[in-house]
Amino acid sequence: MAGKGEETRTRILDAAQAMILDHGYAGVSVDQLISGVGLTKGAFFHHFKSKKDLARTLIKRYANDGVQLFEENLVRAKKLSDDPLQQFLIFIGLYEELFEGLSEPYPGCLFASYAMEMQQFDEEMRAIINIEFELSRKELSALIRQISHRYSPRIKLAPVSLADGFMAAFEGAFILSKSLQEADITVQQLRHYKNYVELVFKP
Amino acid sequence: MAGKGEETRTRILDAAQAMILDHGYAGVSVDQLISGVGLTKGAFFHHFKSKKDLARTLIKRYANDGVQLFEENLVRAKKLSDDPLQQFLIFIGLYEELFEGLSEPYPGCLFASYAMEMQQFDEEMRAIINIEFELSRKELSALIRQISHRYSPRIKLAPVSLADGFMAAFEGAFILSKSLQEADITVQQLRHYKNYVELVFKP
DNA sequence: GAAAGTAAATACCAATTAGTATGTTTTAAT
DNA sequence: ATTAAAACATACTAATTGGTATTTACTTTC
Repeated sequence: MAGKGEETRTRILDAAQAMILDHGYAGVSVDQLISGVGLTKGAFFHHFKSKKDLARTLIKRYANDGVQLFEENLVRAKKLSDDPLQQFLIFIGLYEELFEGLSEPYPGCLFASYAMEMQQFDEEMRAIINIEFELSRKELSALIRQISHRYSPRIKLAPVSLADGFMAAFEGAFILSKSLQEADITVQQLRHYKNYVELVFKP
Repeated sequence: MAGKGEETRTRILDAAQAMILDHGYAGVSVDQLISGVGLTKGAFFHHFKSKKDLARTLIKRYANDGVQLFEENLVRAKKLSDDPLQQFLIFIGLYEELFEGLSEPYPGCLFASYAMEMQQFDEEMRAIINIEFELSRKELSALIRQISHRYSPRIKLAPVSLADGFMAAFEGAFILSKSLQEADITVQQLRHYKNYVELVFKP
């Protein structure tokens, strides 16, 4: 089977993602997109009923991948140690690994791209984007509560806001990385986040 | 004097900034903009020779304001203490103050908006955006070196990357704030950054 | 108050926009 | 081999895009 159509659909999505990360959603026209993929209007509107439909499909795929990676890394981290603090540190480390060898292109995040044009989208869309943010918040704050229970934190802090710091580190680093054109900013900021967690809790 | 024309020019810039923060640069058409300000095409193109000219003027103004605030806060912080660590902590605290009472609208950053559509702009534009990032990097890493000299840091770190963390904290928090629609994320992440600096250096 | 600029409005333009209607080809199942 | 549907192409449209040319009003200066 393999679905010949399914493959072109994926090609469109891949191209769209790359182009949107560079120009933003409104900055990419359907014509530009299809000429980038080497297709025609007929093909595009056969696969997606509108440009917004493409946007929705794209962010769903992106969110799914993100959530899956998150859960995989969390499971791996929890298997690699019994100690919740170590689990957290390993978890962050796994993400560091992913960005370690990276040079160009400077990483970007579709969530951020969409967020910068949020008014163009509806509530359903924002809900999709928030899935990973909320998952991260939920899972990591739970882990942080476990850590706080075993080790007494050096400072008073809200687990939720410390959990948010994880995603914030990514998003912030991505923007600096894109603007300054330095690929290693992301790893560095992740490392700082890991240091912070360690300093807060390590006895 | 006051320059009647200068006032409308400012009104255009203000409206453009607000709209771009919500829809992105490519997401705001000149027509939408002028109808938002209550003007006509003639007026707009009298003040700006093109849409890109508006974008350039706008980001210059934004960067200037940002740089000025940065330098003011740094001078204030340095006057309020002799100790470089305290100076840094106060400096961060001054920014916290600014975002403390803030509710809606969720804060945004024009740098981030532009960065998400970077390919639409030229080198000159990226250079303007980078002015504040580079200033922050330069000034804060110098301060961090002073701190490292007086207090021995608990962990080994590159001053530049710790300095970058300041701007990254803002940008990251802004994105989460916009997407999750929670206004206080920015202050919280700034506080974490301050905690981190303190934990790294406090004896 | 005439001259000269500045500020703004009106009316237009060619190009591009997302989207449609109608084809043609390719694939898969019978 | 026939047929039906899926995949893609061609040709179009109405609306919107950024931008221009021209005209009108308002200030300022002399």
